[in-house]
Order: sequence, then structure tokens, then C-alpha cells
Amino acid sequence: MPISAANRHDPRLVRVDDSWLRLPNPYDVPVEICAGPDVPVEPVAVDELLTVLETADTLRTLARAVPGLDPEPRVERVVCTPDFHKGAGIPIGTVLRTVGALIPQAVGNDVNCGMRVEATSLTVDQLRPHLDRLERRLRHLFFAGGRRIGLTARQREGLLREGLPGLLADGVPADPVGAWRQVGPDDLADLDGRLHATGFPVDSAEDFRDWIASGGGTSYDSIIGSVGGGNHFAELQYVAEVRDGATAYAWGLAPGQVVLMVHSGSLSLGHQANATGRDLARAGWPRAVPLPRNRILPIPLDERTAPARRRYLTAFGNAANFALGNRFFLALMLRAGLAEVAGELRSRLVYDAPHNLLWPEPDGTVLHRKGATPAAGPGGDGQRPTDLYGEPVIVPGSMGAPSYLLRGLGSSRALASACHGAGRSIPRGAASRGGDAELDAFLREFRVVTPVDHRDPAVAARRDIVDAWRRDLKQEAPWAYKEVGPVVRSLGRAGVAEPVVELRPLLTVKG
DNA sequence: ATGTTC
Repeated sequence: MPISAANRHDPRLVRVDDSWLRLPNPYDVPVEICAGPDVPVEPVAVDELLTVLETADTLRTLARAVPGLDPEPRVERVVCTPDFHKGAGIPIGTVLRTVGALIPQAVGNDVNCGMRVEATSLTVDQLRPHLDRLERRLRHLFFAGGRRIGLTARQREGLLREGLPGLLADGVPADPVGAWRQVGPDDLADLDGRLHATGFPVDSAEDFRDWIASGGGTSYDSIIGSVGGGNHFAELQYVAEVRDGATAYAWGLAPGQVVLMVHSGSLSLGHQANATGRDLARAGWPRAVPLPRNRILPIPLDERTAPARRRYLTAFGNAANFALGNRFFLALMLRAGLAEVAGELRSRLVYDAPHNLLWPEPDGTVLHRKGATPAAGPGGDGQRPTDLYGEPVIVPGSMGAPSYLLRGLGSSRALASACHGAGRSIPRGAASRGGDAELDAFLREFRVVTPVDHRDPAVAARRDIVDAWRRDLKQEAPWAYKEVGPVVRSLGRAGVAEPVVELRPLLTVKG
């Protein structure tokens, strides 16, 4: 193989085989990166991985300083996905299994950032003639006053405490307005949780009283129905290629079928929950232990920290539930646009997958995912349709690029986790490449609907707004991301997940 | 990643 930027790896990494790299370390923590020889690994991200190892050392210090911790805190295993790249603190694409402690900062700031995919009853041939009009309608629905998601305090509290079952406990409002009009029998039928996570039961929502109250009665707020920034989007796609016919059929996907894909998180609620976790970890930090240099503070799983953990996990669960609800409403908004231009349609959930979550287990282990997606294999309790074929793994491409739907294979080496995208080739915040004309041509070609309509002369006159918007959007341009193909092939070769369908974009709404 | 609406 020729030496190129794409196959040079950081010298600190040891290639184990075609699928895995290992980071040797003095803490005896298994650290492995799932990446083929054609997937470049950012040295800066490897630097950050060393701070994860400092956290392994922090847990040892805690175990010595706080007597009687049972089980003794330690980092059991670290796995990085093929799209692993630099983030704030712990790299994005890091899966961490700990024993005897949880680490709020090992979850991305945006709690339960994730994907929702729905299969519609429309075909790409039916939709193509209406794309110009759809683009205009979606701009109105997402960015120009068309959102109109009214929620009662009861619905808000239900959502934060139970997720979608709580939101929809009383069914659809008697006189539905806006996105609510798109709720159909399939949405209510899926609420038994057999297909996917519909909610995380938590016993209160005290940290979010302001959002719940929001003026009383049926009220509107500035958060629900927002796409969010960065790499978040709401997209219409179609099934371009079927790679695994049996699984595609079981998941209700056929060639040419129009699919909705939403990538979004918990917006400000997740940030608030994470800040709560960080503050509680700091407030409860044992005086005998110096603050770790990397500022990543674990919370040991003992009696002393029980009230703090309960408070954090409640806020965390509230935020995670909000994200499920927001993705649901974003999908309803896409459905509303489709219904306006192509007539009434059916749309059914394929899967909702989280990227940023932690899972405390009764045995004292905690699985943390930051920018990685679950990829459980076939099996489970056999009660869910997905148990037959493995968990749906949604890998979005960068703007304009194909996305993939894979089936998880439950690799224990990979901590049953897959990548959540192609991964950046240019870190966020680095100088963005490409001229304005190049960006504009790209946005037109791929029908990218954005909040700033720079073709409107009144908007174009606001240079400061347009410049800031272009700067941010260039960070999400395809040239800021790796190619998704080699990343997806790495997952297959490693036995993490296998492709089921390839999806190509028709129209993208960027927040 | 970071509240764009009645």
C-alpha cells in the first residue's frame, strides 16, 4: 500500500490487525481504536485519549483515598470508533466502561444527542417533482414561524419524566395544530417500547421547572422543534441501494423509498444536566484527593454520593427524554412538509439511536458513550423485531453524502458500539477551507435549507449575520469530514456492524 | 454542542 496521509498513523498506536489499533499505556487499561489502514487517525485526538488514561489514574487514587469502595473504581476498557476525533476533554467517539464510578464528562455535553429514522409511504419518483416547493415549505416550517408546537405543562412534564409515552399519554390534542397534526396511529402503537427506546423513566423534573411552566396552558417555547447547530440536521433521503434484503424488508425499507433522518440532541436541557453533573462531582470531591489535572471528575458509586447521583441521573434522564421528544417533533415537521406537497402519507419509526448517554448497571459497571452509537447483535429477549437482525446502526454521511443503515453484530471487543458518522478531518474551530461561491454552489446543488436565506436581499445586507453563518456552515461542509465509505468498511471488517441499506439525500434542513 | 416560533 502506498504511503499517504490516509494510511499514516500516530506512532504511539500499534496496529493489531486490519481492523484495530491499540494504544499501549502504563495503566494496563485496554485501549483500542476500530479503524482500518485507510482511515486516518488525528494525533490531537490521541493526545486527548491520554487524558482519558489520566482518569484511569484518578480512579486508582480515589480507590486508595476513599476506603471501603466496593467495587473498587477503575476503568475497565476504552474503545474508540473509526470516526474518533478531537472534542472537549474526552474525544468524540470514545466508549468507556468503568467499574465503581460514573463520569459525567464521558458523555457528550449534548445529552442523548442522537438519530431518528422513519420509513415513509412515499417513493423518490413521487417526491422529486415537488422538491422546489418542498424546499420553500420546509424553510417556513423550520425557520419562518411555521413550527407551532404547543405543549401543555402536563405534556412537558410527561415528556421529561417518561419520554414519548409521557408526552402522548393523553393522545393527540383534540384540536391539533402544526406538527401535532402529523401524529398517526403508528406513533401511538410504537409506544410499548418494543422497537426502540421511547423514554427513560425518572421520578421528577425539578431541574426544568421553568421549561415545564413556560407561561401555563398550551404554550410555545423557543427550544422544542429546533434542529440545533453544528452537525445536526433533518433530512429527506431515499433508499438508493439495498445490501441486505432480508433485514431491509424486516425494517420496512424498499428501494426508492423516501426516508426521514433526524440528527439532533437535547439543546440547552442537556447542557444544563451535564453542568449539574460536573458541579455535583466537584462539590462531592473528597478533600483528601487533589483535583485531577485534566479536570475530569468521576463520581464514585458509594452511599456518600447517592443523593448527588440521584439528582444528576434525574436531570440526565429528563434531558435524554427531551431529546427523544424533540427528534419526534422534528420528524413530524418533515412529515408536515411532505404532506403539504405530496399528499397525506404514512411514516413509521425504524429506530431512534442515542450518541451521548451512560448506562449504569446493577453490577456496578457503567458504560459511557460520547459520540458513539449502540450496535447490539441479534438476540436480546426476542421480543423486539430488531432482536432478529441486530440493532439498527445509523451512520449519517456529511452534508450531501450518502448515509448508511447497518445492523449491529454485538461485538464485545467494540463494547457493542459503532461510529456515529464519518468523523471530522478538520477539527471544529480550525480555519475553514473553501470560498463563499463554492459553499453557495454546494448548498444549491444539495438543496440545503438554512435559517439564513442569503439569497434574500434584506438578509444579505446583514453582513455580520451572513458571515457568521457561512463560517459555521463551512465547518460542516463535506470537505471538513472524512469519507464515510472506509469508515463503514472498518465496521464490517471488525465484525461491529454490517450494511443494510445506503440512503442518498434529497433535501437537508440545517439548524 | 450552545432556546431561530404564538
